[in-house]
Amino acid sequence: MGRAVPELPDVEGYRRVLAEHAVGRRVRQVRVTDSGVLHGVSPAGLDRALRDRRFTEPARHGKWLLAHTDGPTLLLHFGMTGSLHWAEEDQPVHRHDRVLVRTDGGELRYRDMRKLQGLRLAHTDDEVDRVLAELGPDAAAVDVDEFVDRLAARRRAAVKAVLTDQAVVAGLGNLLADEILWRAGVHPATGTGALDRARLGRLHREMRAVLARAVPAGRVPDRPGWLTGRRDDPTGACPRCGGPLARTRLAGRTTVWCPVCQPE
DNA sequence: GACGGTGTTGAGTC
DNA sequence: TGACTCAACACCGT
Repeated sequence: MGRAVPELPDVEGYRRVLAEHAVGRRVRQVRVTDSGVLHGVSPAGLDRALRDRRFTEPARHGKWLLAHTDGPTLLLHFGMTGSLHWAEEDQPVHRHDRVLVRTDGGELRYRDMRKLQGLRLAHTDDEVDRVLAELGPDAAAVDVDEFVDRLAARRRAAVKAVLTDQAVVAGLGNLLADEILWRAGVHPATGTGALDRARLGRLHREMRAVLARAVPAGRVPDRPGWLTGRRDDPTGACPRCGGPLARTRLAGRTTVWCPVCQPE
């Protein structure tokens, strides 16, 4: 665990860490071992804001985790390498544990090797909204009509780039986008304008299906029959047709697809 | 020891 | 408008 790049299902898993362990607990102390992960707040300010506050039901939007309390809200983003762990205080601290939130019954640990994103603090609902302002609807919640409308509005762009654009729908990363496109039989470089409503609807259906399986697992599973898991094998074969997979760089990311199942 | 690859996000350029 | 590069960062394999 903690290996995969965090996408919506992973962050949902971290939300469950909060929901199962932190809700109802009172913050005793916040320790920051690397202030490079804090944005807009100092280590002392974070401790001051959260100390004696009680965690309430957490939420998630896209790849953002919202750790609500009976005071301010801590917003966490996991970048490429972040994770969230619940530990007993005497458990050894990992070298990449950057923020430790000690409560009256265990410790919440924000771990991140590369500090590409990090933590923000919001004192009001308005401040929370401001952080999330540029995001589209959550990928696990958006209905088919809105999904189709939002993709269709970006008709000239490659569908892979649109799916991973957090302003269109929030939560999909590189692995999920490739998995969804592969399942839907859509070539990743296709302009969304070239996709009719039926194809866009198919993308929505596959997105929901992939998320329905990945969210309970807390990750994009690399089980047989999924594209994920074959993608790191240079001689990987398509789980559907057995043919060789293709790989290229699209929108700045490694993109894997099947030339047979996903024709141009 | 240097370098390229890894992929999220935002800034900047064409 | 979209495609592109770079920079942030740390680690790994070559």
